[in-house]
Amino acid sequence: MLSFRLGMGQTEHMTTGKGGRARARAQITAEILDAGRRQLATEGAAGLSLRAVARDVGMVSSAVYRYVASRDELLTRLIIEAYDALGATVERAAAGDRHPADRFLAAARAVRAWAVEHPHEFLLLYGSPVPGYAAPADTIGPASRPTLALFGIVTDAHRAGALAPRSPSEAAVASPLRSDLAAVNQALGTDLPDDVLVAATAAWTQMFGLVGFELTGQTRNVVHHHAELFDACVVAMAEMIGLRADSAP
Amino acid sequence: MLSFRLGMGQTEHMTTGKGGRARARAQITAEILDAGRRQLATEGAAGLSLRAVARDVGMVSSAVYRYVASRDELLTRLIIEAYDALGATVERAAAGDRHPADRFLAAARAVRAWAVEHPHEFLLLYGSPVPGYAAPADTIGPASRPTLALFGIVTDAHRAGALAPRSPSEAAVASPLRSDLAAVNQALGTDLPDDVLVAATAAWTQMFGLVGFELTGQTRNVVHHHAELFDACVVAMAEMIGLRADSAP
DNA sequence: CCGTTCTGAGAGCACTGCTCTCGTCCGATC
DNA sequence: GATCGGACGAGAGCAGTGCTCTCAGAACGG
Repeated sequence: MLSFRLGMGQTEHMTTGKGGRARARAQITAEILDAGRRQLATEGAAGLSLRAVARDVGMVSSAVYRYVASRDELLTRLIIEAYDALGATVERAAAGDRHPADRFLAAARAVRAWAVEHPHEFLLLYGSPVPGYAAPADTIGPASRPTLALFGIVTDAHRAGALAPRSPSEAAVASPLRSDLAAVNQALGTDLPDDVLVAATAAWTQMFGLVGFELTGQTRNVVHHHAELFDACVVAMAEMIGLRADSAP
Repeated sequence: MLSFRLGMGQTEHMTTGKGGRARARAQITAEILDAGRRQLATEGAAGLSLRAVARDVGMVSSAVYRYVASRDELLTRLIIEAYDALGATVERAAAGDRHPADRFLAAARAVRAWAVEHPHEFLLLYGSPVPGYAAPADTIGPASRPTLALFGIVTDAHRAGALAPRSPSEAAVASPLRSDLAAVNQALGTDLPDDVLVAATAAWTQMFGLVGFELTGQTRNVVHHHAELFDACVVAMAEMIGLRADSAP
């Protein structure tokens, strides 16, 4: 059976005439990424096998290397896709001209919802890095989308004067940290007070930390109502930032 | 060279007489765990290779299976050791009869210090789970040590009446969550108010989330003074819990 | 002393990422 | 429209992995 099948090729992926090679290439690449995403969802990041992807799209393993330079590159592309997917979700949830506190809660819930729906992808983004893998520079752009969406809400609230004053004792910030916070302000194009930046960072890391704990089962057998706990924590953190649902617009 | 070496054995691991087989077995097991820990520290969790461990201790790979049932079991034993090491560190830092706010900051710093010193082990505990691996029940005991140490400080403060009242708007907690919080109280043997439990949970997850972000490089190129940022966040979270350095003992 | 148990070595299976060669086919160029 | 180069898929192969099985020798307990 495999003895004749002259040469190779069009076992399915036939170009079917026009469109040209480029179109076929794009299509097969998309198939490979799809298969990778599927396998990522079921097996997890470390279980992603290029050979299995090849089997999935009906090719021999070496042929996949025509489209993807290495397993790491495939991983990188999937990571970027995942960052973009999460980023888009959060941005959508954060949009609108509702009260910043509402937007913040909605964005946070979007993070958790996406994570629960795509646990392996979330852990690929925010869990342990894959062993020999170093994220290339292409990822840092998409990687900041979810974060920027969250901090953007705080920025909007600050500009609108809707941030309640924080407890005075949170004021002092160690001086070496101030340069970092200044850099964050510059990246955001704002001038948020130091204590707001610290509180927002705490809220950001709290959110992703709790979701990570939920996904990895750290709270197993103790917490059963994860959504409610998440909401309660996010609301508390939002208040710490100064986002109160009952404050001015 | 390898043609004669009659039979096997004492290529190094010779029992050297008495002590018996059990002693030799314990010693070799310890060597294997040591090698595993070393490899874990350098290669990371997913890169832990049983064959490399075997080479490290001067055995052939199949011989290691006399001492460790599988790679996963080796991983489990290393995980338990890591939880215990971190737990002991945090407990030590949390001990003493200083002000609860001081103890909390010290314990938090201990978490971060240990994590920075043992990044791969920390990520093994709190990062993505290894693909085909499911943590067995043996781990849940040691796994709760660091958490119990942190919550214990809050409990002590509450019993001593040293917890400042929280902002009144944090009060309402969704009813399904109350059962979870009640379970936590029972596990701790206390009756902390709901909002304190929520705040403590937020602080707990914030802490581990930020440390995880630092280790995985999420804050790379933005944050440079990780220790200072960590301190600032922890202090803010402690105040959210009601732990103020200037309150009653 | 002898038989049971324990132990390490070696071969082997199925799998992985990746490289190289080879024959074919497509498509742009002359 | 024929031709030549580049793209492509298949297959073999290398080095590595986890794990199993068999085998012979060593250690132990009776």
